[in-house]
Amino acid sequence: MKTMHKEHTLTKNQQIIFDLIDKSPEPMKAYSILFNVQKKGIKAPLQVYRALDKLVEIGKIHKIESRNAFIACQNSSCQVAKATAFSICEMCEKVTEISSAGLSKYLTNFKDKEGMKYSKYNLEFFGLCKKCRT
Amino acid sequence: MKTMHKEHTLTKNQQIIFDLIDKSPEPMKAYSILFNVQKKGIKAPLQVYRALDKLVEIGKIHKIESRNAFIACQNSSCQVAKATAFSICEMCEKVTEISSAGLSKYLTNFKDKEGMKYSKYNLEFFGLCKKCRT
DNA sequence: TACATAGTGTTATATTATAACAATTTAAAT
DNA sequence: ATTTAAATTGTTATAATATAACACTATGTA
Ligand SMILES: [Zn+2]
Ligand SMILES: [Zn+2]
Ligand SMILES: [Zn+2]
Ligand SMILES: [Zn+2]
Repeated sequence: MKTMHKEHTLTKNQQIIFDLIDKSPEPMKAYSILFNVQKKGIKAPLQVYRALDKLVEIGKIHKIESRNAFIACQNSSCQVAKATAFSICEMCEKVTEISSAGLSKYLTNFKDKEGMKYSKYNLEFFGLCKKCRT
Repeated sequence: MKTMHKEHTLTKNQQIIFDLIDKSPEPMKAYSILFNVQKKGIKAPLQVYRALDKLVEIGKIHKIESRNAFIACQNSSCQVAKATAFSICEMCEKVTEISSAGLSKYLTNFKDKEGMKYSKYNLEFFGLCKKCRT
């Protein structure tokens, strides 16, 4: 018996906004998204934020908290939408989702001083990307 | 020869705002800080944000990015103000700064797929605190 | 069909953060 | 002590990010 994975059929607004973010080479901000989808009939911030909330919830996109911006998940098969890690270039703002079994294993197994474990986390690394180091 | 640590004498506004955050049992938001220091003559958001920026820069406080809130550094001797880790209770919003030599060592030594290391990072763990687990 | 759930459209508003500019304080450097 | 540069302050205005409230519509399912 196969483990089923709930398929989330995106609604019209969700699909429009996901497509935009997914084809963007960089994280997009909510009002930039709004501007870009107005021609498709999405006119108000709330329509954007609602779609973003849902897309984040189902793991299709992630929020880069330090930038208030949204990026498509780069691990299409990622089961752990709630355990995310990114590298962020402080020069050019390039953001890359880190997919490291070792890292996620380490963090998932990490115990704090009271022995508490956390399956949900967000990690943002900062530095200079390859290009910007020159 | 002792390694000297630059002493940052706080200015009046910085001290007022640091004291407030430092005695708060929970992270404080900028406009809540503003409200609380108005009686001391700090009347405008910019005055608060400027002090916050400086306090973050020198490591006296940290920003909890997922909450847009500020907390006093709980590692007074922390040399690595730019390498932070927190646990956040999703029920009661209690935030604790994690001070783990193992964790910081692991993250500082972590290499991404291109062999890149990052000395600066921010990690936020989410879960239920001891109290909220009951 | 009837019901519940999720999504939509809309207006208004709340919250978080910065721009721009003049004045003042502070800490060197001469 | 005087000059100078850097940092900080005070102030007004505005930008950027995000949510509340409400009426309505689509969708799945019992
Ligand atoms: Zn992902
Ligand atoms: Zn770069
Ligand atoms: Zn700290
Ligand atoms: Zn709690």
